[in-house]
Amino acid sequence: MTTQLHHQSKTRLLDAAMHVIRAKGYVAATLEDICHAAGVTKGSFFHHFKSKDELGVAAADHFSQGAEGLFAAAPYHQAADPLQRLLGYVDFRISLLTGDLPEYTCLLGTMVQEIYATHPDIRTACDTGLSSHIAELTRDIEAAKQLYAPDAPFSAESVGFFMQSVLQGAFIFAKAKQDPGMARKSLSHLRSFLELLFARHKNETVMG
Amino acid sequence: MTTQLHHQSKTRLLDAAMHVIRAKGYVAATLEDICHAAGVTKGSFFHHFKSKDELGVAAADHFSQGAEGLFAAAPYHQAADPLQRLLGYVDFRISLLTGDLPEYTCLLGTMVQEIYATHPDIRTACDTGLSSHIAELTRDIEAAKQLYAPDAPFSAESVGFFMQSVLQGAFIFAKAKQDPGMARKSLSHLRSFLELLFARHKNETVMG
DNA sequence: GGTATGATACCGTCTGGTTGGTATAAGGGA
DNA sequence: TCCCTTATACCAACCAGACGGTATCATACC
Repeated sequence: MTTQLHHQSKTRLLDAAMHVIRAKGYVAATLEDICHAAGVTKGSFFHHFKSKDELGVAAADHFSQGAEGLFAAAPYHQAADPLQRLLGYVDFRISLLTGDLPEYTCLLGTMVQEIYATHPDIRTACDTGLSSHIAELTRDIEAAKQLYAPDAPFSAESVGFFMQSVLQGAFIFAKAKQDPGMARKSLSHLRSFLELLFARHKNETVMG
Repeated sequence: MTTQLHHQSKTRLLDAAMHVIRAKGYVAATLEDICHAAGVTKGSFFHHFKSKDELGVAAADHFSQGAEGLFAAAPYHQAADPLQRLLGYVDFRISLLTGDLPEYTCLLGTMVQEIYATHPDIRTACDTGLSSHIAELTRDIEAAKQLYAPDAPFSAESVGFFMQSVLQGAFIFAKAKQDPGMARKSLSHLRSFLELLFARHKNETVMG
């Protein structure tokens, strides 16, 4: 109980950091902003974190864990066919594009773009989170490849990175246009790409 | 002569801003950083620009114009077939992924992701620049569609946004990994996507 | 009473922006 | 040709405010 109450304010700070940083960027996000959003004072903040940078790293980890849980519980995992799971993943991500931008945007992509050269530790944390998500995704891609295009020249991992690139880029245009409409269409093209990619090689193996 | 020499420092400031902002982000990029990189004093800066935000808008426009010139002069325009021009565009963009990150990265994507909610005027400038580049690209996509997939359900514009999403996302991973290797592979997948997209519908129209 | 947690008040530094001034060149009148 | 005025370009020094971070004190639970 106490422990929960104690840890509660640390969690609140992490959640607030996630939201504020996604809205204003890492540098512009003031500790006061974050503390205010968390309903906590700065003294409490420095009890839990040594510095703003440490918060940045912790927020990246926190976001990664949250994402891991979210996707692990998502319904698309049910599908038996790995390609269907992949397409289900894309559909699921399309379905997430609702609400305000800071709610569905990726903290890791946002932060790493801003601080990649100035905050090496945060950059590493973002890279780790992104890579582990891609690694998870790559398992299904690899399975789909074994099934439908075992001899295709591409690597499953590179498809995983491609998928995440589309996602990250889609977020950028959602921000630029302040509307997720185009992002949805981009993800829809991504879905087509996956269908084409595996269908092509499926036919190739069948035909030749 | 005099005019050129005078205006030179404004151009130097814009070039410096482009580079420094791409390296450190807009907020972290200090006026002193930019002035130092331009070899100009802060007093001179405020002679040419009313505020840092005005510089941000001007830098976005400056970058857009530079990009327009770069792509207008690129060799891929020579191709007669619009699909070949598109593939040439992708190849050209792959070939640009050399040198340090702040040299080949997109200023507009970098800035808009950071300031989309806090600096409306810069956001608009970024949106304008990105959209006009996509509009240019969309002409070739539309031509290729007319030629190879006139009845396909997708819009040429949405393919343009998809292409730019892949690019912007690829930059993010180049930054996260501090290596453009994966970005190249992503663009290579994008190239395959375009081939598949138009080949599919080409076959469809031929066959049925 | 001791330990984990939170609140208050404050400090040094840095940043965008201001001020007041100098140098150079162009025009204009005699 | 010379001087005077004006506009443009540039510069050094400074300022007020905000920021990350610290020191210190209060509270609550065991």
